[in-house]
Amino acid sequence: MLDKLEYLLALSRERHFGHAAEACGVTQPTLSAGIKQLEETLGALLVQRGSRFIGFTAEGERTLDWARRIVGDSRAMREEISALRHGLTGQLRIAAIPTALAMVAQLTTPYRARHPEVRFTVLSRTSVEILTLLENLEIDAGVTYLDNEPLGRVNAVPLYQERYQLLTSPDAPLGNRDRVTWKEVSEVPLCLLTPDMQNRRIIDGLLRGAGGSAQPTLESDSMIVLFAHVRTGRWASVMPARLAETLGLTATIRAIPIVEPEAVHTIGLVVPPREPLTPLAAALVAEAKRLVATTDP
Amino acid sequence: MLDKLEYLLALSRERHFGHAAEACGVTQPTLSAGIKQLEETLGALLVQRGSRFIGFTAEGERTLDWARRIVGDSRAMREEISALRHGLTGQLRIAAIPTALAMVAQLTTPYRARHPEVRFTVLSRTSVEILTLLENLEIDAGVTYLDNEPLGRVNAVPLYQERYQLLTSPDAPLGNRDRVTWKEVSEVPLCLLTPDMQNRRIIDGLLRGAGGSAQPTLESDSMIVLFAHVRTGRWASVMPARLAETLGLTATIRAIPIVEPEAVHTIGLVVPPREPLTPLAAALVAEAKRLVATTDP
DNA sequence: TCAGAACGATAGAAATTTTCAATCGATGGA
DNA sequence: TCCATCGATTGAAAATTTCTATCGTTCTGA
Repeated sequence: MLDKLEYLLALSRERHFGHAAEACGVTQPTLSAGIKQLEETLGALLVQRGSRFIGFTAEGERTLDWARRIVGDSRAMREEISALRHGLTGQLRIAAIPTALAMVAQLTTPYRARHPEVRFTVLSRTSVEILTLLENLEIDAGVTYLDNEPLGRVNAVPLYQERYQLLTSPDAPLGNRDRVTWKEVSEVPLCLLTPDMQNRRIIDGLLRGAGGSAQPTLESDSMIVLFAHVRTGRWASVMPARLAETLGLTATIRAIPIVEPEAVHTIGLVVPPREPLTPLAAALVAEAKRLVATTDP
Repeated sequence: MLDKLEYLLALSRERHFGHAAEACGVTQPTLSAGIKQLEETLGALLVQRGSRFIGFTAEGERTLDWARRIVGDSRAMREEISALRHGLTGQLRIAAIPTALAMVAQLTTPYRARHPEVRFTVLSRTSVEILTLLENLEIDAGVTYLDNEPLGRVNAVPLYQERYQLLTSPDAPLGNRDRVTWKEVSEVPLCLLTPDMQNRRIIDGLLRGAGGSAQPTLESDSMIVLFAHVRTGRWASVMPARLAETLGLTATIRAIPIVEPEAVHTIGLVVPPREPLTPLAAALVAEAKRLVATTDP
């Protein structure tokens, strides 16, 4: 029965019987039969059948909610019992928005010192994707914006405040300034994240609010790409202050605070709203709290 | 896997492999193998093995916690999906302390009017047993004391206040009084519940507090037995006021309030601390809230 | 309009798992 | 010491699950 619920979860992720089957490591007929059996035991159609996958019925959506919960709990059980005997082991899957990727190391490093047997997977994802992945039990935790856009059902631990700086060469226009306004930034050609990223939407909003508009010369979904360009001294970008520090400022780049308004957004750790958490996730939350306790005051 | 967790729950109830197997409708080797398989997948011993069942290991106890939760959720899922299509159906299992048994009708009657397809099982149990049954998913709800003794992990809805009266013949000593004290009651031979009942312990406490002690001429675990004796006009008892009213006072019995102190205990509906509840249990909670809303103000 | 591809359902054979009856070994009480 | 009880073990039978192969629909694009 538990495996059938896993099938249902896979189907909701993939929206395709064949792909879901592959994700579960079974053949498509097996998954089809599993779903059908689930429908029979529950006495209700769960999937809208057409010539292909259409969607779930109302009963299917409710069952999905339960499946997430039950499957999540059964994994947490396995993890917890294993942790009782062998300490924390296994895979901890984290997804972070690109601007927060660098700070993940500040969580994983002390985590690993405490629990050397844990292996990490860190994915770069948009804030929207992170919430979906969390819902579907595909990651254990995320690092994303806590304010701004709707967050959905998660538990959150604030980590730090994101403030924005113009990264540019000292020789470029504005390069000699101590601070610049968003209005001024809006007139510079920038390297920015793609518009599906929340950071980009935030910056777009700030630029529009200053009466300008974003004119990105270059877009990417990778901060490395943006930073590499800025580092040549021939491009400019807007980045969170912490990120710029982490990546390392050189003689070719200056980081200039952007004011009017001095925008601030909160980044935090998000975990499923399950109680209790899996031991792996709980340890990450503990690490996050430790981190803010040592840096904040 | 889910069925193995059911085996584990049965084993914790029965504390006996053979009985647990019978309760699950399988043979003893099947249950033994199921438990063993659970131990293998979790990688830990769950049951302390001697020549017979001894108890659970620490890992076993944690697994039991999870099993209760997971099995409970999977039942709730089935129930909820069934309710979406056919309305509320199935069995609602309630246990109540003897002094509250009569009031259960005030919950089940409006419940049945609303959901005619639901069948009820109402058991008479001690307050301690009710909590165990709730824990082990053997009942859906209980009616018991909310104050006084430790309640454990449950959600509670207060139903009413229990106040105590002396039930006795008008001809008996104290039979002509408008009120009596606990001190006075302590000198009368009484019909009382057995000492495993919390109501009895409460009354014992009140009598001791008044400097007396209980001298029951007759003990029973059934209120019907007590009431039948009182009704002959030749015995006396102490009962909650509501119960006495429900059972019906006749010319042969007077119900006399007992004061000094005027003791009050809260009776309430208790359900598992699961969120969300099963639809059957949720409907009972709704009924309970409706009941107090119409009687209290 | 039609060929081809994609999708999910179905059928039947094969493999795996589950279950049970029978029995064993150990333990504890009479 | 004997006997009853308990849980583990074994091997055969039964049930189930899974897979391969294939079918019928429904789109897509020429």
